[in-house]
Amino acid sequence: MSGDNKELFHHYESFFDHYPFFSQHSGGGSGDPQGFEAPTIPYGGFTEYLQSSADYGMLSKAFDLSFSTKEEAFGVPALGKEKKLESEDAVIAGLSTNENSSVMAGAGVMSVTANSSPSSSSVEVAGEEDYGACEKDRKKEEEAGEEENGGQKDKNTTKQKKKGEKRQREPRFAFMTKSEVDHLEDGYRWRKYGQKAVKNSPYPRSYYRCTTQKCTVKKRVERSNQDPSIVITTYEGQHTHHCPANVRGSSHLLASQSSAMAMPNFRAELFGRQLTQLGLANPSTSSGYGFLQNLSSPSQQLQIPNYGALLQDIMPSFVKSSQP
DNA sequence: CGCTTTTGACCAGCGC
DNA sequence: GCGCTGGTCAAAAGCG
Repeated sequence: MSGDNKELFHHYESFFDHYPFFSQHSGGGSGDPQGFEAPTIPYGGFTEYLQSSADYGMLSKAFDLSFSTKEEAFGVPALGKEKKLESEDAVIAGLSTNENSSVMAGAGVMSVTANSSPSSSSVEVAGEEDYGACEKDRKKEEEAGEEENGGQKDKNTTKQKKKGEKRQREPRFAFMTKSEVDHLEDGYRWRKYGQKAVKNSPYPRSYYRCTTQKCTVKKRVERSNQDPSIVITTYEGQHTHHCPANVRGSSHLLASQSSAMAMPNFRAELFGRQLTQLGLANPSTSSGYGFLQNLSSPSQQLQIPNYGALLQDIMPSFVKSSQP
């Protein structure tokens, strides 16, 4: 996997080239052969910048992937018959050293199309033009059909709508997480709506949907065939609401994590270790953690001390700017 | 009782 | 056209 790590690293380099605020030490510290320094993320963390950037195409270039497949990007071999990484997909790989819980790490590659333009509700707009609209229309129709037919859903109608429109997906973001639990708590509430066996893998893939009304975000959770301790979570879509961390079932989460979160630079350490595992950072030097220290600075702290916050740090774009 | 999970069926897309 | 696979639906079961 070391070779793959290098791959990831190279893409990081590429990213730094395009985004100077992610400064990169030319020489690096002793013991920091790869020369990473704390990136100067303007605000809101890594992807907030990405989200706010006016040029996602540029980002796409920055992360112009040589990975031809998700497996390659992850550094894990075939997980079923996944084909090419779609252009709008983003892959963020991470590994947690936590024993039984879920931590995400930000390290990896991204490729986002202009569909994900940073203008408000950008992804939603993109979605409304294609797959998102298709699904929304279906839902509306179904709801209308329920009213009209007394709960009887007209399958044919919805299917006809689907025909002729090539189904397109919203941008997807994948995380690799080392965890014993499959479904990682990220602060949002999810309802499982399906599970499928994955080809060439003894581990099934689970499908979840955000339970919040009108939020169409979905996620897939599967275990790596090669390393069962690694959970691959793929998010699709953009949350249209705040992270409901205070909802039922979150209190225990907060409690269970409070000790860890109380640690200074908790996330920095985690991320640092994760990056280290990925060969992206060197824990023996401060610069190795530099990338993460920024994330754990007070101004970067999010209001919700859980993994949802982590997710939002990594991908704040999941939380729409315009809140109800 | 309301919500979530399970699970078999169904459909669309793709490759051969 | 056919078979395979990923993704989704929806009824039933489970749970608090």
